Amino acid sequence: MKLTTRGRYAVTAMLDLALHGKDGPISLADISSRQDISLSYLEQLFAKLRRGELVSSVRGPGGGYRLSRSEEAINVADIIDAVNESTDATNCGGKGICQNGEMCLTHHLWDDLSTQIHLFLSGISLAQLTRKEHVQSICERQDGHESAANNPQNLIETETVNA
Amino acid sequence: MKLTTRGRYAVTAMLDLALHGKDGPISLADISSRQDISLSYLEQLFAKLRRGELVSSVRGPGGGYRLSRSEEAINVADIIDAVNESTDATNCGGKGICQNGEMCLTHHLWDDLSTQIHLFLSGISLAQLTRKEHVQSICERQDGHESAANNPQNLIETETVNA
DNA sequence: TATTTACTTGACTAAAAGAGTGGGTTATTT
DNA sequence: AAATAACCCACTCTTTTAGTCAAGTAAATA
Ligand code: FES
Ligand code: FES
Repeated sequence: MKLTTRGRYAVTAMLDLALHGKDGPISLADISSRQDISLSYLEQLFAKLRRGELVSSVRGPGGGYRLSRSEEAINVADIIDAVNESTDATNCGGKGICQNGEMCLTHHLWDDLSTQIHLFLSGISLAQLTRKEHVQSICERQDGHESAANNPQNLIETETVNA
Repeated sequence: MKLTTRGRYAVTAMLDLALHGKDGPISLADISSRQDISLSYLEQLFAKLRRGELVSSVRGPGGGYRLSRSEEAINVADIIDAVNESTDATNCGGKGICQNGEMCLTHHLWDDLSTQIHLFLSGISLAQLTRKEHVQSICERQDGHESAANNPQNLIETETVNA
């Protein structure tokens, strides 16, 4: 499998949407400033998320994106699949053909691993994430900074790291 | 996390070693022909595996590699760690600093995922893999081909692909 | 209807990582 | 000494990522 910044950004952005989108659509510019993700990059990601029918868009002033289903009905695996095109850990794409068209020694292992990862990620919904207390506290911190994102006063995270 | 051909090759090669290394060291040339992995590439991988103390080497004619511990004492996570340097799924290397030195919204999620993957992979030993019946049957097939690896008669994999 | 706001699309690029190659050196056996 | 196999190093080629840019489209408001 490949889990890269793309998938991580996508989940982060979707979670931001779940947290802030209670009343009305959220613009990508807002997400960009809160989550420190390049606006143009977000546009790319949301194009895929929209194709995957995870979000819907509202154009015009005051527009933005909203979740196209309830928070409960969107899980992390959905999001990663939408932007990444697979959480597959095999080399052969699950077909069992990576050694001259025949199955390699370790195919089943990677296949099992893929299943595990998918089970884990598909068992976590956006709703569950929003309920976690550490998510809520980080969310509050980000709402505080908002456009004061460049403020250096909050860079004292040493105790958090050494926990 | 990153799971690439490198990690997959390493596990495959180690499994080959476990399957064939009962009496005496196995040369990389043997593994190369059985598993269709470039010899030079195997050398790179085994340099790392040796540094990770998973295999020990015997030089000279009749030499090769053997497992440096019992099959039971080597698990898949060990192997991947040795060649890959981490099964970490976070962006921040587990430090919680990927948003301007502060923790991003989804840090805990990736951290949990890393733990899951590591638990799964470290629960599977080489010994367990060698006992699986599909591994044994693939192993026999490969022993059959052996140096007849270039034989074109086995390239008829169309039906397998279109399954 | 003109303007604003914001989403849409696609091409493009720099940098990194991955996969694989090649040449030469050292140790060991026969 | 000759053959064998590990060891080491540096290098290339390709793919993927992450991110940018610019031109365009649609909707809402004044
Ligand atoms: S990973 Fe599926 S055949 Fe090798
Ligand atoms: S992944 Fe650890 S802080 Fe973002």
